[in-house]
Amino acid sequence: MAATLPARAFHETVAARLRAAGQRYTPQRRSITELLAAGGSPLAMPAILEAVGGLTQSSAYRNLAVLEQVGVVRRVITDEDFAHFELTEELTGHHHHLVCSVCGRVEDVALPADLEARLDSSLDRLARRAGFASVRHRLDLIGTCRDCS
Amino acid sequence: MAATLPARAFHETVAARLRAAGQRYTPQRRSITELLAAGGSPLAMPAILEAVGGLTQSSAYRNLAVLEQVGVVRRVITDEDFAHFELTEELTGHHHHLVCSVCGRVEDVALPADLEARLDSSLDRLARRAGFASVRHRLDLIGTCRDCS
DNA sequence: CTTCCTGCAAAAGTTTTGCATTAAC
DNA sequence: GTTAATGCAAAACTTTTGCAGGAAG
Repeated sequence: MAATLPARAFHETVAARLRAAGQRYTPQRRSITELLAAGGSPLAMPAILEAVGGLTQSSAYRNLAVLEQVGVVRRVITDEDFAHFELTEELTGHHHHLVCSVCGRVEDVALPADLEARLDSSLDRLARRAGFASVRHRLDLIGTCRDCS
Repeated sequence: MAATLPARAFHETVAARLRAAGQRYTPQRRSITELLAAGGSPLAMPAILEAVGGLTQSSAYRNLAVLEQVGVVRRVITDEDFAHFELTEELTGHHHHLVCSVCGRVEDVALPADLEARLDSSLDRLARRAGFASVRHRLDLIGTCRDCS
């Protein structure tokens, strides 16, 4: 699930969001967003550090925090040692994750539109009944991938 | 979503699972499972330590690890500082979580049976097409709870 | 009497923060 | 020239582990 936007519009969007927060679109940040867009699945910190040459750990965390604040990056919750990061759904479109419980591999996957719509409205009704408002959902599939089974 | 089993059968089940692994159902472990059963939603470490008097942090983590290994407890993945723990679905039944993005409060919630069934079969088909086998799902609803909106 | 459990303290590991320097606007 | 970004090192934080003493079967 790479960026649904062409590269040019993608970078302009990111730059605009950063500018609006008084932040800059530095080369490091550009490398990070490009990497996340290219990967197509959440990346862990070691992979990010390895892929972006000359990137310090502290700078990586700081840049990802900034990108998260402006709605470009999302921290993905996993049960592994390192946090994973991906572009927000505003940039990539709504999707879910296929997680291999053996090797930890994560793949993006989209639901058929009709199922997604039905699920969404059902969940909205359910949540409202429980007193929760403006609900989004996070759906992960956990199984064993081709290589691990 | 407290235990669906009566207290007696519940404790016998837990004891049997521990025994089968050569482990004991000590008072501390009993307090922990009772607490998790009573709460009805995932609990974080500080809450567990506070609720179970005389429980050390290291013992808490160790006991929860043992209970996890024998399939009684599940570590819940969140984006908060401390890990959360709940009873496994084998003991409580399949359910999902309503998470308040403001205060972090977590509530258990079940989907209507027909939707759950439809979702499950759709996801199974989807996963198989992607080369994933024996898939379970994790569905969380994120919104703002009554008190925070 | 052997095996497991507990508490204390220290270690491990990821993530965050302080501070001086460098780069961007 | 003012404000933000970077790198290095040290700190903070949750979780894990070692070890000695105590409890359970």
